[in-house]
Amino acid sequence: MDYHQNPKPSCNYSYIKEGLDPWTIEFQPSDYLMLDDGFGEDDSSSQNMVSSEQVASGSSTGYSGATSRNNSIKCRNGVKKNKREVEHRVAFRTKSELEIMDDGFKWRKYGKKSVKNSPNPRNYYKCSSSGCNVKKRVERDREDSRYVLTSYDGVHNHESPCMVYYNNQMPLMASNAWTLQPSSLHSSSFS
DNA sequence: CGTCTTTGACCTGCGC
DNA sequence: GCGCAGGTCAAAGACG
Repeated sequence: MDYHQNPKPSCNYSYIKEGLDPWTIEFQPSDYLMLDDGFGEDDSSSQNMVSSEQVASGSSTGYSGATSRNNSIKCRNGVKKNKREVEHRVAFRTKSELEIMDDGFKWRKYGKKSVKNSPNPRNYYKCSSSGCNVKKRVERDREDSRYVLTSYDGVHNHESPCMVYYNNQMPLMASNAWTLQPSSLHSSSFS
C-alpha cells in the first residue's frame, strides 16, 4: 500500500520558474516546506513559481488539456474560475526515481489518468485528512522521465502528521507551507 | 474491519 | 451536436 510515508528521498528539486531556465534551481524538500505564503510576491525575486496550469498546459512540457484551453479552471459544480483566481496552487518538478515523495502529509489516491501525448499516466491524490480538500497531481515529465511533475491545489487546514517529528529542526514548517498567493501567479509562459 | 488502490464509467468544457 | 480530453466518482478488491 502506497501510503506516502516513505522517507524523504535524497533527490534534487527544481522550481518551475519563469524567465530563467526553469529546471536549474535545485533545492531540498525541507527548503520548499519552509516557504511562507508571502513567497513569490516580489517579482524581483528569483524564486517565483507558476501555477500548475502552466505546467499542464504545455508552457514547459507541451501538455494540452481541457482545463487549460481557455485559461480557466473548471470546477465540479460547473463554475469556472479564471487562472489568476485559483488560489494556493503550486507546481514543481523533481528529479527523482520515486514518483511519490514524502511531503509530511498523508495522501489518498483517487484517480489515475493517461495524458495525451504522454506515455506516463497522471495520478491524482487527495489529502487523507478529514475536512482537508487539498489535491495533488503527480506525473512523470514526458520529455524526461527522470523528473516528476508535482502540483498541489489548495491549502492544508491542519498541520502535517510529521510536524512533531520535524518540529525541532523545522519550526517554521506549517500547514500553509504550500500556499501560493494569486498575486504570485504569472500568466506568461516559459517559451 | 477499516483504509487504501485500482480502474472503468461518468461529467464537464472546449474546439470543430 | 459530436468527439476529445482532463478530472472525479465509486464499486470492487487488496492489504495489514
